[in-house]
Amino acid sequence: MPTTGQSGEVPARGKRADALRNQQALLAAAAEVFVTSGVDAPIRQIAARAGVGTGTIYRHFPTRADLVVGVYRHQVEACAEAGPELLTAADSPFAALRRWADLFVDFLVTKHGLAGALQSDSSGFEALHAYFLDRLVPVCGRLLDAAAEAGEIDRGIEPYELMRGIGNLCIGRDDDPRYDPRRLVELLLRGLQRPPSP
Amino acid sequence: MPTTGQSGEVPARGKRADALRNQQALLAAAAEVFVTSGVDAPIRQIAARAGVGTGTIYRHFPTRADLVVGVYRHQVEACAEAGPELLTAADSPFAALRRWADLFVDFLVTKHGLAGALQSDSSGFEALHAYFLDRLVPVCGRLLDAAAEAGEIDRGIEPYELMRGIGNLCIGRDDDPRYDPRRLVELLLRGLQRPPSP
DNA sequence: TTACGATACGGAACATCGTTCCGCTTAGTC
DNA sequence: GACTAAGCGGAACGATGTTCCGTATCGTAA
Repeated sequence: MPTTGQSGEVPARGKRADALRNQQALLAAAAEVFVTSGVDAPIRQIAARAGVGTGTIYRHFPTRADLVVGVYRHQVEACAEAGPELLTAADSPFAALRRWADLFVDFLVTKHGLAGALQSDSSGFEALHAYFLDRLVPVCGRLLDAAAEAGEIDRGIEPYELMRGIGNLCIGRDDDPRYDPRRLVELLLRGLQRPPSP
Repeated sequence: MPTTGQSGEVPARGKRADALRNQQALLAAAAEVFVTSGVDAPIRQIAARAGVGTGTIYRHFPTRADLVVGVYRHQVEACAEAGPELLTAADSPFAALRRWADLFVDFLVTKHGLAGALQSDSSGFEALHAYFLDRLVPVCGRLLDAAAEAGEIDRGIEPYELMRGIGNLCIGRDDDPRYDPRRLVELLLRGLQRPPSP
């Protein structure tokens, strides 16, 4: 149930065979290019790698966000589904929240520029922001609720704010040993914890 | 003692009068344009507002960072100097750290796109990153040291990492009531606190 | 005051990138 | 095999960063 109803990777009955082929080729090409050049890679570069013209890329993915969502949808879904699973598997709701945050951070830091694009106000990226939040905020909310009910945290933050905070902490070059988003997210979550014995 | 020796706003003996006039005009124009269009504003727009050609802006400020540093140097200096002052004025080192972080956040959130530019890896912004960190990391380090010595925090983070974390949390449109960087920075710092009675 | 050399200026020109548009190609069908 | 509409490619346009050089201006010395 993406915000933008179009494109994605659903076969979409009624399309021509070459159209489907190109759509898949574009997703594959984009995935490859994103690894080396980041999600801001020039449109032409992706089109060239897929062996199509620039017009074709716009027909299948009208905005950059559509393409990025198409490439990472599986992983976002997996992350969303991991929330409830962790809640039952982990030692405590708060432990589940921490492990879920780790999962999300691991996802973001391995995608050059994705975290930055999520907050970017440049044209074409708002839908990306929206998709990630629509999908993940409810999951985060359930984890927070559970941890609050268990008395592990104070309910001093909304899921939306926490998600954006975690996302923001993941921005930046990922090869700087002096900056590890994981440590900061851990700190953020620790700040959420209720002091054990008031 | 700027990282880049050139430009800035030091009179720079030996320059021609019109050169100095243009340099000041550019700083003033940039300050105005940054308010409305952010630090990513088109070069031409700044040049036009200053009444100069595009070549002139590059002569005085070879990179975007030089211009941004020139515009905000006063405020960065003020922030850096506020660190030691707060340390003597506040109730405790940790309280000083919190107030100092507030100061820094207030500075960042009122400058459209500045926080984002600080982490950007686009060409021309690395020097900006460097200037802010060179100037503020030592100040932050002294505050952290004092708080650690007073037993208020665990020394689980390096000043560099904390500065970048705070900066990152300030990224994003500043008119979204659902996202307040101050709340998240507060959380981050709380996560640093040593549990009062071990 | 004027003439001269160095300094600085302006904006045209080039490259890159996002985006649109339209003539041509091709898949699917009868 | 021919027809139609869906789809394709890439030229073309506008915005932007950046460079370059002919020209204007400043400071100075006669």
